[in-house]
Amino acid sequence: METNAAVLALSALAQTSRLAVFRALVQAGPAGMAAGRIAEVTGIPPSSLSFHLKELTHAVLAHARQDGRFVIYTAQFDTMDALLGFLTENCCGGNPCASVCAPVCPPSKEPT
Amino acid sequence: METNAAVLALSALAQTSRLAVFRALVQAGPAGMAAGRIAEVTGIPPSSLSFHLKELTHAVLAHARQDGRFVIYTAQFDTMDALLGFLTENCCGGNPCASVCAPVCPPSKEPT
DNA sequence: TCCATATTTCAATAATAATCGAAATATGGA
DNA sequence: TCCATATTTCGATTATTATTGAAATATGGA
Repeated sequence: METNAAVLALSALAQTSRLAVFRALVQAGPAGMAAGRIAEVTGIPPSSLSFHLKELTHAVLAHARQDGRFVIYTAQFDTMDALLGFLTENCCGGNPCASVCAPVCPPSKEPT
Repeated sequence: METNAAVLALSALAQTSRLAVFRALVQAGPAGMAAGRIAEVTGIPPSSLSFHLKELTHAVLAHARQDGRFVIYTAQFDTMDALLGFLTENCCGGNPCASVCAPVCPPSKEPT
């Protein structure tokens, strides 16, 4: 991931509402979540939510697919991966810093 | 790390100049870097740099110590660690996503 | 003390981002 | 076609952040 994309992704996540939205999407997994449901869960009014979803989509952290009358949003896990990789390089790259990896991702947990 | 701190840290990094500054600090390691040197390396004018350094410090991603006439800034690796942990939970937490951890941080490297 | 260097604060401005109601647009079903 | 529901766009407003030169402050050495 190059710097520009990283800044874009970081900006997208650096906002309370959007971080909440992204977390909801991550929890929802690949099945995703309809926009309306996200609004419901987060309490963000539709027009504001739409703005934030566009922002996340633009940063390729979310993806929208139409499903009937609904628009289903999903988290773009690979972008998140790439961002984590970028940040880790910027942190571990030839330096102290440690302990992030082992403890956090336990031995591959099966999604339900 | 709680959400507020995460948003703070993300905001601090979500800006081209600051990301550049933070990278420079990470490269400099625990020895850190004088403000003037950072200005030199990044090409950011002193007053702007000061603003950004304050921002990074406020997010506890950097730390300032006085050394004679210089102010030496260092990266706060532990905060970065915490941020990565937070993001990883928000990504790996019960979901697909993978591959971030194993390859990036090799088998625990002793800090010098 | 006085000077040179290092850094920060001030202040004014410009740029960007967030908020949200109301109106517009899409979609499927009656 | 017509209606109800889902979502987005518009537009006007407010809030926050970034940018920098110039002035202020701090520090060590002559």
